[in-house]
Amino acid sequence: MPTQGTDQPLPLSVDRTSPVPLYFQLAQQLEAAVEQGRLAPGSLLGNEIDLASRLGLSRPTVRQAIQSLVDKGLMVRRRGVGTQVVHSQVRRPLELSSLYDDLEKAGQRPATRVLRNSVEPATAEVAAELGVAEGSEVHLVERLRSAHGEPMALLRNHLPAGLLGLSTEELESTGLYRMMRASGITLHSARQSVGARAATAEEAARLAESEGAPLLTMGRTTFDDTGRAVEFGSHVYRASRYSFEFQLLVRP
Amino acid sequence: MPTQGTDQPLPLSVDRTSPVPLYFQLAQQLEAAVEQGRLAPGSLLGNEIDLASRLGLSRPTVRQAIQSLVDKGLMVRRRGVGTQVVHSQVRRPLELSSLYDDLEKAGQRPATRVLRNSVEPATAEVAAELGVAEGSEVHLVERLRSAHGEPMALLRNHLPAGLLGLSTEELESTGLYRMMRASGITLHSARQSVGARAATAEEAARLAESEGAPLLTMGRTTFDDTGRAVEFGSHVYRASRYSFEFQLLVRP
DNA sequence: GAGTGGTCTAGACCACCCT
DNA sequence: GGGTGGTCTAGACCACTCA
Repeated sequence: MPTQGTDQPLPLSVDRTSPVPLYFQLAQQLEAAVEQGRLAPGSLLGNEIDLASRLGLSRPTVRQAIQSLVDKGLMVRRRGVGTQVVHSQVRRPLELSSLYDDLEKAGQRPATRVLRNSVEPATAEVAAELGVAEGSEVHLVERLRSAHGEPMALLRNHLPAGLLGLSTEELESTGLYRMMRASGITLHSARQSVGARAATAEEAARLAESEGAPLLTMGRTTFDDTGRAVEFGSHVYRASRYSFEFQLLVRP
Repeated sequence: MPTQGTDQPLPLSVDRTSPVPLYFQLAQQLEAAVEQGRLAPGSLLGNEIDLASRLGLSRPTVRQAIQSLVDKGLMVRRRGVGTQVVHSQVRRPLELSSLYDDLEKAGQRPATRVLRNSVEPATAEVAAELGVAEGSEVHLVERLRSAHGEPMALLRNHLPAGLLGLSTEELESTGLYRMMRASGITLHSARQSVGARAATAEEAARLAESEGAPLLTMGRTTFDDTGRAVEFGSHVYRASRYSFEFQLLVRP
């Protein structure tokens, strides 16, 4: 039988004067309790009706809080049983992350050298991916991303012309996604393809690998919340120095 | 201004005698309307209160239906504006899929040859991944997966002993995930790592590649809904014949 | 100011699980 | 049969957007 939390009823409370939604306050407190181990993995949360009356909330509000944690993979509901804290490691269910942010989070100091920053006519492939006319003008940005002075990846991005100001200075000091978000673009979804291939002589030279060395490839088309394609990237990473790590949840 | 759907108010209805939840019926109909183009990308859905009264439902029920579509990335809500159908391609936000299912869905006929199906003492790495004691018994399964007679991947899986019956016949006729689901295991989440490396001589021979050819590698630990690790896989794919494709949504 | 989604309430009945 | 989550109702007020 799973442990109950009844030993110490877990100090929960909500502040009705706060602008933060009540369900969100509760969800935050529960998540913090899980992270700090005050809600043990496998333990039952206690039924929703009691929880609601204890907090002076309605049951739908409590359900909304719990549901958000279930969606994160942090808890599991079982009809007739109760809501349990999931055992073990669940972190992020995969974000639309940028290499820049990944490196920075890992404590590595990302550096970027812009190899090319120009406007070109769209090739057939780029036009199809971005949903613009073939031959229309698109931005082309090529960057070499390094960490600790070691080259990590060659990044090649196409963007619709005029979507965004793309100064070389800014491109060298931050990531592309940050620039897009900062200029008011709401990222919504992306189609990604991850594969591998052997390095060409030119790629090998840029990345300090040998010709034929295995490279990790990633193609990505990113859409904003109106469904417009805002970026098409074709990137290659040194397989010896980089891999994609992610957590994913089974859709219920 | 976005198109309104008022030209043809979209035939929606719910069946209260059905065991299918009302919100789910509505969500299905809306999703079908989007897929069939009867709800144009970018069009507004019409406000929730009208929709509810038109269907004889309460607003929370209608909201629940719409919310499920927002979670799928099919629609976007804007306060003060309305709910819009997202433009363009959004399919699945990445499932915990198996190579077997992927190949079958793509119309390729997957075939499996079991190279090894044994019980072994857990190495330190396997023990750590599966959360069992080092040296305790674990299943080891090695398979060669082909499509159209061409080898595609070498699959190496470790499973806790006694979790599941693993007959070689069954392993050759279906996928591992199907076998797990069929025996009552509820998959919940997985940690994955995708990289690349050069093929060893042995791998090259098995996969009809040359030694040193680039291979796509995938490591995965899968957990059930109690948080128990149910599988640890170390797989290599021919980069010339396989890549990972997926769609992902930005968490709001 | 009118219209929209965001949040919240106080109930209700049902389906499922366990013993 | 007792307890749980799953679904549903008919309202309410607020925050935001846009004209």
